Amino acid sequence: MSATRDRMVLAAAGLFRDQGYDGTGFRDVVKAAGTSQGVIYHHFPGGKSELGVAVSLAVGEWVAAGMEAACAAMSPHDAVSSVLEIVEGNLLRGQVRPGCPIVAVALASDDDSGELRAASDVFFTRVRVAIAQCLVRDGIDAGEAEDYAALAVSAAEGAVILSRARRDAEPFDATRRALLDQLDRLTRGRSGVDAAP
Amino acid sequence: MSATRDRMVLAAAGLFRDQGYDGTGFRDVVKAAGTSQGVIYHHFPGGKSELGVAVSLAVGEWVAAGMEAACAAMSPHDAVSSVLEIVEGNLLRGQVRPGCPIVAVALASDDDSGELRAASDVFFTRVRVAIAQCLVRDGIDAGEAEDYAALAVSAAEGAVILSRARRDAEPFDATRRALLDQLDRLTRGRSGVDAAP
DNA sequence: CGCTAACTAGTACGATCGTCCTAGTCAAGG
DNA sequence: CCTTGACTAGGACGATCGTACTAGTTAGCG
Repeated sequence: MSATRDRMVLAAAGLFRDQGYDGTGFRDVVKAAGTSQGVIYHHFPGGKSELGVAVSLAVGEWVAAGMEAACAAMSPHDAVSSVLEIVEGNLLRGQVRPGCPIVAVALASDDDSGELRAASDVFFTRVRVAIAQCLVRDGIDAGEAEDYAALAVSAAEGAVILSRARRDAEPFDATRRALLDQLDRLTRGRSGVDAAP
Repeated sequence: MSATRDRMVLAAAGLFRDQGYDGTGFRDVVKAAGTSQGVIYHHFPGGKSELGVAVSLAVGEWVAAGMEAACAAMSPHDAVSSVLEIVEGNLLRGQVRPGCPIVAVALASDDDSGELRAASDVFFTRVRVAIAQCLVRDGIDAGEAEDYAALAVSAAEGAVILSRARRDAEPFDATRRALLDQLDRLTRGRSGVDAAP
C-alpha cells in the first residue's frame, strides 16, 4: 500500500535476519527505514507483532514465489540447486550475521497469541508443497517427495544457523551437497522401482 | 563446581530453549533457579555472555556425549534414529515452545565478541564429527559421510524450528523419515560401489 | 571462641524496550 | 479560499533490561 510501510517491512526483514526478532527494537526499524516513531501505529496498529507478521508474509511471498517458479521451470535438481544458491548468496556472502528473517519471527519470545509462529508456518508449508509437487511431477512417489521436501526446508534453515555459528559457508555447502545427492538417488530410483535386487 | 551455579545453568538452558537468548532476562534465570541477583557476577563475572557460553558447553557436552556413545555402540541407522527420538522426546512432546538452547545461543543479537557463536559451533562440529566417524566405520566413503553428518545436524535443528512454528511434530517426523531413508541408501551403496551400471 | 574467606541476598542505576499521544504537513474537494 | 482526512514527526510514559554495589550469612581452621 504505502511506500513508507514497504520500506519499514524491508528494513525490518534485514534487521530480523541479522539481530533476530527480540534483538530488534522499533527504534532500529524506523531509523533504518528513515521514518519516524509516529508512523508505527499508523501502519501497524497491532504493534510489533503485526510488523513481524508483515515481514514473514512479504519475505515468504518473495521466496516461495521464486521457489514455485523454479520448480515449474526446471528439473527438481536444478530447481533445488538454484534456490539453495540464491539462499547462500543472500544469506551468507558478505553478510556479517547470516540468518533467516522468517526463522527469527518463528522464534519470537513474546508470541502469546501464536500469530508469529502461524505466519512462519505458512511460509514453511508453502515451500514444502512447491518442492514436493516438483518431485511428484518428475515421477517420484508422493510420500517420499513430501518427506524430502520437509528435509530440504529443515536442512536449509538449519544450515544457515550452522554457518552463522561458524562464520563460514562450509556447513551450508556440505549440507547442500548431501541434499542434492539424496535428490539424485531419489530421481534415479523413481516410480517406486528400486535399483537393488 | 557450585550446585547453585549448576542450577542456574540448567534453568537458563530451559529458558533459552523456550524464549530464546534475547528473550530471557537474568531475573528470569535467578527466579527459575531459586537464587538471587547477587550470585550472578559471583558465578558469571563475564555477565550474560558467560552464562550463554556455559549453557552451550553444558548442553553440548550432554548431547554430544550421548551421540558419541550411541554411534560407538550401534549401527549408524540405529544411532541416528535413537538420538533423533530422544531429541523429539525432549524438545517436542509436552513442550509448549519446543526449541534448542544451543540454537538460541547461536542466534544471540549482542554477541559482539563472537564467543557465543564460537561456543555453539563447538557443539555442532562435535556432533557432526561423531556421526561422520560412525558412518566411516561402517564402510561409507569419508566425504559422503561428512556431508551426511552436516545434513543430519542441519536438518534436526531446522526441523525443530518448523515443528515449533506448526506446534506439531509432523515436520520433525517427515524430516526424520527422509534423513533415515537417505542413510539407508548410503549404507546400501557403501565402499564407493554404485548400484547403477 | 574468633577470625577469615567464600558465598548469598537484595537494592539501585542508567539505558532501552514497546506503547501511546499530540502537534505539524500536504493534497484533494467544495 | 478553507476544510477535511490521510499521513508524518518527535517526545513522554511505565516497565524491564544488563550491570554493579553493599550488607548479611555460612563454613573452615587455629
